[in-house]
Amino acid sequence: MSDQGLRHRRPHFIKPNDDIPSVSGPLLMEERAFEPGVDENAITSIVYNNPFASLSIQQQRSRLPIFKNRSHILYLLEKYQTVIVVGETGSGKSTQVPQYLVEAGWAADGRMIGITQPRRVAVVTLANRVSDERQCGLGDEVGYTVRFDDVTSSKTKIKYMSDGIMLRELMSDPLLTRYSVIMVDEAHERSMNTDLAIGLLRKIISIRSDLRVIISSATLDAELFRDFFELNETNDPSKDTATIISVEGRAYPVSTFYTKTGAPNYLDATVDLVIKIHKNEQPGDILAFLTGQDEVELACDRLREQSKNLKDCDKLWVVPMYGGLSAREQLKAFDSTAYRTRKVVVATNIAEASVTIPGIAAVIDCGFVKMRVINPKNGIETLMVIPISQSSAEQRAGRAGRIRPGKCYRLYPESEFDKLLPSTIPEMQRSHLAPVILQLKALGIQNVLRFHYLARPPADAMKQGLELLYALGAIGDDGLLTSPLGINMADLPLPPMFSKVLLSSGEFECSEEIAIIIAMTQIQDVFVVPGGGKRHRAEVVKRKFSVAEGDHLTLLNVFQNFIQNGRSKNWCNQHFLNYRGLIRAENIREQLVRYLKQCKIKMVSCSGLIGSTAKIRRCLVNGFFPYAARYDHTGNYVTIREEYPFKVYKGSAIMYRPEYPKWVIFTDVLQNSIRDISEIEPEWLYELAPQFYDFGTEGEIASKKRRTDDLDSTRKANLN
DNA sequence: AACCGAGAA
Repeated sequence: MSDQGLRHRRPHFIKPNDDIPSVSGPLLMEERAFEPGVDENAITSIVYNNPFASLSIQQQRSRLPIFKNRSHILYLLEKYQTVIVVGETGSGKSTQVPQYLVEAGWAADGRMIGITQPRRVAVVTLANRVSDERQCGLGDEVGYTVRFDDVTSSKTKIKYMSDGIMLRELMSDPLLTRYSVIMVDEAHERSMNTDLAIGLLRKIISIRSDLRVIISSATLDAELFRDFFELNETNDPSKDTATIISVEGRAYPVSTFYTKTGAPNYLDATVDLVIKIHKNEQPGDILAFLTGQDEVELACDRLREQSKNLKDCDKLWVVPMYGGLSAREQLKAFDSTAYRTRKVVVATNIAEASVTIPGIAAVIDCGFVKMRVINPKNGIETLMVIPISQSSAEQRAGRAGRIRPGKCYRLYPESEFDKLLPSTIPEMQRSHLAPVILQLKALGIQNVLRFHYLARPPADAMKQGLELLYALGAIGDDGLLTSPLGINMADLPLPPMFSKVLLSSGEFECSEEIAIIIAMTQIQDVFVVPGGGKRHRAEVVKRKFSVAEGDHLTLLNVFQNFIQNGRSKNWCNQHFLNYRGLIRAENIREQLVRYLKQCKIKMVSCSGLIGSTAKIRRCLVNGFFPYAARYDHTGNYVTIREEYPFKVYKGSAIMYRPEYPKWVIFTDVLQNSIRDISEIEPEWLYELAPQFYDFGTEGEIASKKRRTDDLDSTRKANLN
């Protein structure tokens, strides 16, 4: 496989830009042979395209490619503590390996086989599938646990869970004593939770020699995982504790085409290419990747428009696919295609790994993705459009080769592909670290700098994370979690600044309101922006919900109206509100209230009290003081600490004000815009966060700064 | 005027 360390050139891409005229005429494509991309999402392939549906369960099981490796895997697990299973599309490892383990007696002593997944749907689908195969009720021998949903019992031997749940379980059972084997599935995706789980498992196996770990990974990362888990420090290979096994998959070859020159506008290029394929190519559905909802909808509109004018060819059926769609709308992409009709699914990255659309013959890859990245200058995470990695491009291409040989069209030249990063930067290296540090400390790992990370985060990010936690009062001068604040913060399923707000809401006499506001900020897009002629009406309705003090009180207002109107779906539709999101918000609110009661924080409402909105906004400042900004003569908001300029998100409630507030805090950022903004008084900042903001003469500030510097060095000594 | 990808506790 390619050497990861050697190729780290920055990609040079042209971003879509409406000013640049689009290419006219046919796109020129070059073909190159292509190895099918590795696809770990075997679950959905089994569920949606099961070629053996008519066979008995046992016959089906024995026909899966992995069945050939059954005894080998069991043998390796006797000999090695860690086994890396490299499995291609449809190998069946996620469903079969746990069953092999049970059959071989690994669950005989009352311990469980735990399988972690990065996604809830996968957890539920897999558990259902395997309980069917074992002909037991869900929750008996086979069960699962995800947030808000625990379907296990004392009889459970095979337990599927989200990796986030495993991290939670580690808090009460740090050595995972209830498990004999842990299988970490989809490890190559390198999500934050998976990486963290792997780092912790590495620590556990060095203590618990009876625990076995199975990592399921793609080819590219297999050696990385093996070396990470290898405990043998001698040169004697017979003492190795980690090994790799490859399992054959069921992927078909995909031929890849590149453009001769870069497409100036990938959206136009996508639309042109779909039409061109539709006119000239054999029947077969198309999957096109774009970066966001707006792009997807725009491309769909144009395709529908253009397909009207087509003559002498099949119909074109255009289906959008992105996370913001309701379950029912998403399911449309799974409908089979009518006679003489070609389906084209225009999707965001949701179709790269999370959702597998069956029967795709051709993939169009724009080469970009929208991703959260951290700005090292100000430590603020932002969503940005950036070039994909080579492994991501291969994953996209592989979506065309699931049931027969397929084609992948990349809207960039091969020379650009060569410049892409070999694999996507692990989330651990592009995110805020405060949550990670908090979690590690709660698990008793005090020296977070020395922790054995699968991907070591940048030192600056680590420093920023520690500083934030210190400023929030979650860790003390000794570097330990404070009690009860730090310990409670680690317990909450929220980012640290939100946890701080929630846990202090009792003191500010507004815990009822804050629990709602925080739950509402955890769901995206409460306001639905409808297409076409309804846009203006939606805007008018939204305006009615808006509160002058800002978005947080607006969110509170929306939620309270939703409850007062009987949680009605109809009412939501009439008011252009996201019903699904509001239901989820209520769920989250209930969970947060349970946590608050556990932490012995009083549930009080400030409703009707004098200065009630000030109480709420002060409470928000108590956690979000690092995200304070003032209105600048340039028309931007400038963060107080780093003096970093931001625009106001067009959907913010403060847009409706005749004049922008001078001082605000914000709780979310996208691109270069702040959103979820509330007006504050500047005095609150140095009143509530004196460690962060100074107020006084130059001399007073200087002497205060000296004191904090001293504190800094003692703190650093304690942390290192 | 149009700036929220995908996940998870």
